Amino acid sequence: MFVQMTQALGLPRSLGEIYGLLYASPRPLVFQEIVERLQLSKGSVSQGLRFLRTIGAVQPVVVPGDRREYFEPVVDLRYLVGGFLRERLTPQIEAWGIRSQALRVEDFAQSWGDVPIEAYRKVIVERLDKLKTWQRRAGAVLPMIGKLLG
Amino acid sequence: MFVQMTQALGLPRSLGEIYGLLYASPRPLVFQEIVERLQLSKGSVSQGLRFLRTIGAVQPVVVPGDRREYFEPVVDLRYLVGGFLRERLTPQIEAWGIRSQALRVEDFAQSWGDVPIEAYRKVIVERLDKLKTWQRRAGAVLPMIGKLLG
DNA sequence: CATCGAGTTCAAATAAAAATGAACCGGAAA
DNA sequence: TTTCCGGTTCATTTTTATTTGAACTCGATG
Repeated sequence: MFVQMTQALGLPRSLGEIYGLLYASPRPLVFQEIVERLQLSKGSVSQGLRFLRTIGAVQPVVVPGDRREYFEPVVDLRYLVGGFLRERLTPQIEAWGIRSQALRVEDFAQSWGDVPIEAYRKVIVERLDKLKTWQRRAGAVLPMIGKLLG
Repeated sequence: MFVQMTQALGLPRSLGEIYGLLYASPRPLVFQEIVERLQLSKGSVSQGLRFLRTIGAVQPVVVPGDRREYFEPVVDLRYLVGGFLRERLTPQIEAWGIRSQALRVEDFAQSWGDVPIEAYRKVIVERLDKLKTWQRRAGAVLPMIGKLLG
């Protein structure tokens, strides 16, 4: 199930495998155990855990007297989704904002055959505005999604 | 910008190119013009347009006396996002619901070393419940996102 | 201070996804 | 009825993304 979800979100399947394993485990797992149970390379698990940590899907757990790192899943949906949006979508939206502000009508001077330049200019102005509106709304709505799930 | 967005959503770049071209065009475009301007194969454009139509990102326009199909972008963000969620995420969420209902505690009998079976059973029951909760909430929230953008 | 264990990095190999293009379909025009 | 046009399908090729694994870092341990 978690693998399918990562696929739907355009993420590598190993992320789904790792998260799923932790989700089904009654106790935190160490790096090495994840490698063995999933038959993945150390590299994949290392990178996978790093990503899962940055989006807040997985938490390190310290076990006193053991220098290995333990991991457990974060099972708070709000937090999880929030992390994903924050890491993957919000940066995009922001980059969008910057780029759309920078676009000028003059940049769109290419030929569209029979369409007179003034008519084209009008369409472009409208669409650029729309783009900025989108960016604003998306920026406002994304943070709300997490709260709706809470 | 549209290409970047499709990448962030895990969709092929050609979708972004096609949508972006239509977005920058002051008039509807025919299939052939899309192929030429983007230097894509007919196959790619055909499939790309099909997908864009199913999520409602693009609309066919009929021009009387011309048997070719014309396309224009749907610039209503609400509709666009709604289509994407409906086509890509909602089916996943539903499949999830079905699978999580079918899961039984007994399916999780494998060994976790020192963890006593009763303790494990307890964790699994909790987590399966959580999964069902997630599924319900996601089902409730997804349709609202479109409205928030409206 | 050499060695070991735990984990990271990154170039190379592999697997997966997307694009291509040739064969095809169906309707309109010749 | 045959040809042509506009478009679709799908096996193959190409591109891109992911995984691997060997070399490495870093701190603890003998």
